[in-house]
Amino acid sequence: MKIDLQNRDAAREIQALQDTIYVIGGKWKLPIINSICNGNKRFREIERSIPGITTRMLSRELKEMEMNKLIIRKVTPTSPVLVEYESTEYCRTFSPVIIAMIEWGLAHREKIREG
Amino acid sequence: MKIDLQNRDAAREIQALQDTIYVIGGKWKLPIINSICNGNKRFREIERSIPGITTRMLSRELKEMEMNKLIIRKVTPTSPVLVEYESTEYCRTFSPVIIAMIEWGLAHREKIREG
DNA sequence: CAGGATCCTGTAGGATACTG
DNA sequence: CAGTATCCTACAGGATCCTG
Repeated sequence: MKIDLQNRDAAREIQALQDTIYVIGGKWKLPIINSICNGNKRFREIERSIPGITTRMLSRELKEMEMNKLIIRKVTPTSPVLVEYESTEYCRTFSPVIIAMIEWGLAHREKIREG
Repeated sequence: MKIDLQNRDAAREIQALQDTIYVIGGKWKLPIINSICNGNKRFREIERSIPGITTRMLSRELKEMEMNKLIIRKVTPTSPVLVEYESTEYCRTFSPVIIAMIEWGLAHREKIREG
C-alpha cells in the first residue's frame, strides 16, 4: 500500500489547525492574551480594554489561563490587594496568530467602508 | 482634551481582533476553508478531510459560507448530481490566519512530544 | 479594586436515521 | 453521493448583586 505524502501532510495540518482552535477557542482568550501582552496588568484595566467582556468571564478565563501557564498572577498584599497579571513566553507564541487576525480585521473594516 | 493615540490604536486593534473572531468563530469554519482551499471540492471529500465533523455541521456551515460569499457551490445536473465547492478570493484572505494557526499547532505538538 | 456567587438562556454542536 | 430532518444537551456566555 502506497503512502500518500500529500494527504499525510494535509492530515497533519488540519490536525494542527484543530489543535489551535481547541486551545484558543471561544470569544475571549485571544483578546485577553492580546490585552496582557499589550501591557495591561490590572483586572479592571484588562476588563476595560476588552469591549463586552464581563467580570465573570474575565475571572474564569484568567484562572484557566493561569492554570495553563499562559499568564502569571502576582499578588502584592497591600490594602487593598494589588494584583498584576503578566504574560509568559508561552503566551507570546500566539503573537503571529493574533497579528494575522488583527490584520484581517483591519482590512475587513476597510473594505466595508469602501464598499 | 488630549487624544491618546496609543490607546486609540489599541482600541482599533482589539476591535479588529474581535471582528475576526466573530467571523471565523466556532470549531468548523477555518477547517472547512482550509479544506476547500486545499483543493477538496466534493461534500464527502471535505467531510472526510476534517476529523470529527458531522454531515449536519458541514451542511450548515457550507450554506452559511455560501451566503457570505466565502465559497461557491456548483451543481452539475448529472445523475446522481455532482456538487462542487470552490473558494472565493475573499475566502483566501484568511490564509495568513490559517497558516499562523497551523504553525502554532505544529510547534505545539512538537513541544508536547519533547516535553 | 479584584473578584465570587447565583441564576439563567441560546445555541453550537452531537447522534442517528432517512431521502432523492 | 449530497445532503435533510429530528431530537437532544452541555456549556459558553450574559446579567446582576455581593464581599473583603
